[in-house]
Amino acid sequence: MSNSTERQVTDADPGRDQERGPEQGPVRDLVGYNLKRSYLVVRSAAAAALEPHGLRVVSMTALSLIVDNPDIAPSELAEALQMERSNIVVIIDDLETRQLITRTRSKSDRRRFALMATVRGRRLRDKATADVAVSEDRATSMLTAEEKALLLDLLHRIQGGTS
Amino acid sequence: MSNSTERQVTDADPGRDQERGPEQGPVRDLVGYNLKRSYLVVRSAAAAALEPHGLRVVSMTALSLIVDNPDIAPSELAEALQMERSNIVVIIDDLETRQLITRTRSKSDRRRFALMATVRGRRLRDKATADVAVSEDRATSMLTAEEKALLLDLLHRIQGGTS
DNA sequence: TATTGTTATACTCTATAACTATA
DNA sequence: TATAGTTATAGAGTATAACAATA
Repeated sequence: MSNSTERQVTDADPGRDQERGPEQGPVRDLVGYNLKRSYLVVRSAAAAALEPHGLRVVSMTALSLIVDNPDIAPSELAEALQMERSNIVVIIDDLETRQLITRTRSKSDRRRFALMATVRGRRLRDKATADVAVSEDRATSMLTAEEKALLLDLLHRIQGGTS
Repeated sequence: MSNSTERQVTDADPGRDQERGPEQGPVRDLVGYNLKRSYLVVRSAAAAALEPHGLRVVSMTALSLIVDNPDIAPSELAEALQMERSNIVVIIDDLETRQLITRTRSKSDRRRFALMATVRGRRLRDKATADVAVSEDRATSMLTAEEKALLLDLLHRIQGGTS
């Protein structure tokens, strides 16, 4: 801190402010670049909020979709979460082991499973999503409620495709 | 389409529209959930635009930062890209092997490397960022220019912290 | 002692292939 | 023949630990 030989720029390093980080240049105007960086900010806040519940972001999302879609099949869940069927298995296993969901064979098509949240699963989902919402409000506290609603609308439209 | 045995809901599956996907419930209002899904849409478009240039998203970003910050050090680059020093090495190796950047020892601190883009690197950066911008414009064609600028502003503010 | 670049390694996330049981 | 769930495995992406050179 109080060093007599203050750190100086003796090399070729003109105009780059060490406090505010390097120049970002054209990438600062790329949507993808900023979506990722914003996502990392919000995600770390959400992960911290979920950790006390023993949930990861993906398992919380899966649980929430199961709550809102009783008897959904694992393959449908995988498609909704945009991941492979094979990777959803371990997530479902974990949720079932913790008695947050039940996994029963479909009567009409015995290849499929029907997933359903237990009462405990529903309660955990409600608490977890509320906690994540609070953590997101903190992470986006520089936006007004109107701006946040507008952001969600813009993001929904990007996901919707060229409509 | 014109099937006499129309697909019906014979199991317990009330009200879920198979065309539009399952109900998303509360997670649809979570910023993080929508940031990630939007990012996946835009990222795949960007990756496709970069593939002909032999660049991945991360290496294009690294190259761009090196172009705009001559003599930046690998550790500074890692911090700017929010990744570990150890993981930046292979990216720099690749860019140097392809003669897009040079890596020379700093004279003032011989522990550090000074990274600088070559003419070829600068040209590739310019072409690659332009191509990515075009791919992003296609992926976000449902937004007006004003909405896209607003989106960038909102995302910048989220990254800026609680200011 | 601390820091930079580096290597090795582990851990997570995601993707592919193959199997089974059912259709 | 095709599909749902599953397992095993491979490939990315990311994180930690330790080391040599330098400060």
